[in-house]
Amino acid sequence: MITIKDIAARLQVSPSTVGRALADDSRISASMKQRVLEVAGEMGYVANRAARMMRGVSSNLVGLVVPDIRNSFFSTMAHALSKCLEQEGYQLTLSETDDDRQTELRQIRELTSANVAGIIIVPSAKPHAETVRLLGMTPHIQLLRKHAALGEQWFGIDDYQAVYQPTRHLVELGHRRIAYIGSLGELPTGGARVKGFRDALALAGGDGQGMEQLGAPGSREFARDALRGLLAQPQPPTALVTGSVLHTFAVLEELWSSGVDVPGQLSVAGFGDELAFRWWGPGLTTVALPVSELATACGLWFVHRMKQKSANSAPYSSITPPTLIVRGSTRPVGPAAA
Amino acid sequence: MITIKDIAARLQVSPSTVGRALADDSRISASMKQRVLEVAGEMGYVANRAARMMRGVSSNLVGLVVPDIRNSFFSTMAHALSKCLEQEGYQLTLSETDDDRQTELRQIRELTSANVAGIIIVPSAKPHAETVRLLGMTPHIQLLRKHAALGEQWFGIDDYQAVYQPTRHLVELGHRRIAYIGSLGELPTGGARVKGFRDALALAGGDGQGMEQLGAPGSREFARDALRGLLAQPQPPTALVTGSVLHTFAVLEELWSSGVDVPGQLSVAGFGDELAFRWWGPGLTTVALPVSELATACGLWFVHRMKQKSANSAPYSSITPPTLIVRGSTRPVGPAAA
DNA sequence: GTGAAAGCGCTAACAA
DNA sequence: TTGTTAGCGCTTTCAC
Repeated sequence: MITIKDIAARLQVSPSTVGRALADDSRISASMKQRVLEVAGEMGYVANRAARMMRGVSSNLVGLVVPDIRNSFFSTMAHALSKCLEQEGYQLTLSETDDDRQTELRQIRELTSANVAGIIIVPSAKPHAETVRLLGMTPHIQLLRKHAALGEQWFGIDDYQAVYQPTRHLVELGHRRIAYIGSLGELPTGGARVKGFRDALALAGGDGQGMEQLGAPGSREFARDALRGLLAQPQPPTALVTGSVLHTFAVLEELWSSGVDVPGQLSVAGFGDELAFRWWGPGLTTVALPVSELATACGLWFVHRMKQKSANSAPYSSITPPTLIVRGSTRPVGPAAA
Repeated sequence: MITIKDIAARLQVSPSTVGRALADDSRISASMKQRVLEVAGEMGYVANRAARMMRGVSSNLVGLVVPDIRNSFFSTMAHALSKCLEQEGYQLTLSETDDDRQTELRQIRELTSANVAGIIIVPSAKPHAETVRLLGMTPHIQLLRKHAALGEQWFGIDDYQAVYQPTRHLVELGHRRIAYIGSLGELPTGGARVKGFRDALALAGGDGQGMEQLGAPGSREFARDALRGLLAQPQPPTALVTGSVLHTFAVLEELWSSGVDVPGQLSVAGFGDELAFRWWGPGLTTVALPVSELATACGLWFVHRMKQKSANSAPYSSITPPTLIVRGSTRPVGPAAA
């Protein structure tokens, strides 16, 4: 392994001169820089990252912290970010939290100890105080979900609209008993989505009857059980809105396997725009969310922020709006169901 | 940032004692280890990787190199590996190649210069010579795809069976004009799959007529075009087998949007076991591949290999068999199509 | 402009 | 069983 000492010896100068020349320090003469660069190239010098990092310089690692990479939301983001950061010489590391605050803390600890240049995180519902502290010491950006405690740089979708739009669509179709299966309100996104649901339902006036089923964001089981419970009621809902991709998948699976007639018996509006939603039953009415674009914007911003060395954590939020896609799974409330 | 010195000071012992206790050195008394661990946890101590690496210990980074993380095959693997490696204190880094050998080389360069502990790679069709050389210097395991040049440690599925089984299934249903849409033979997996197709088709004797359409593994466009071409023929196939997840998705999409009658007009057998395959049209007959299990096995093996410090690159291959799942998209060849 | 020297946090030889 | 000490390769004062 060639070190700056080797180069220094070869050039009969001190190691610090070489180090400075390599760092393009303004105090070093152009000719010296020239010679150093030449010899370095010739000897096949490669900077020792570990040593550099020990001196406080952060690595080229960027930590991506998500609940579960198998969720297409997050793998799409990972892809977009990877593309974006790679161009600038950053390496993406992957950490999964399972939406568990302890796991999240462990991961953040790992990342900070690895001296990452920054962290892009989809935070859990209630990050640990220690997590907050550690993130405070590292440049970081929140993705999708936002916690005030974790700073003011955030890239997300308009969660409110993402549920408001499909719900309003159903209300306009005449539905009054509308169910919502989604994430708990303790998640900031969960809260906004529930609010979107309620506000849209309020458009129906006094007739509107919301049936909310809120559970863990990653739990398919919860969604299936919630759906069964709803359908078993004496006055089951005539329409259903889901508030997360995983819940949508679970609901589609359950509806499919239990043979519920959609939209005859139940109108359904999903969340996210998976390819398969198109061919599910009559085609699923759903909200498309520009996840890839969002992640790219986040990556660009991150790079931009890293370039200006000064600790920049100026508040910045980007909210991307969703798009309602109407397919066959929603239709006007029928006389039978009315 | 808490260092071993802080712990040492708190415990009134020397830093080396703490270091040794943390490293579970046999010379340290159990009670001391106990106390150190306790205080370390309490103070939120996190080892400084950079410092450790400088002492020659390789990093705790493991590079995962895949074509595209959005492919559920690969995100499933990333998840399983992450879980597996995290327990042993490893951090997974993500690199995408787009199945391009130049990109692959760049990524491998990055990883080796970052001193990764090892690399788990789904190699591209024809890795660059430099890639081969660099991988030779780093512990690595091939996943899914296998190149002789990249060593003898490999975890994969039985590609041959994965296509042989569905094809035989179709032959047994009486189909004779069977098409195959899959990856090019230049990929080792692609070759085995094509062979599986041909061998199964041979069971039909002289009547069997294979129609092979081979293209880039990641190209949806190719698969759609290939399907259109097949259906436009004067004597279109009565059955279709796909040889990769992405091609399967593309085919399902195309069949769905062009309104082809499955299985009336065409029997279809897919590749992989996506949740959505169940509810596509009449339910897709497909081969389930134990991707998660495969990745876990690979992760365990990696950890095992790392533990025994000696450079161990003894050949090891693990081949996991697929399972055919018969649903509604395949049926005996009808009189109209015969 | 350049050199000398002091560490960064950790591990590992050498002492005790 | 534990303490002392010397670096790993680099950056960064402080001298000159």
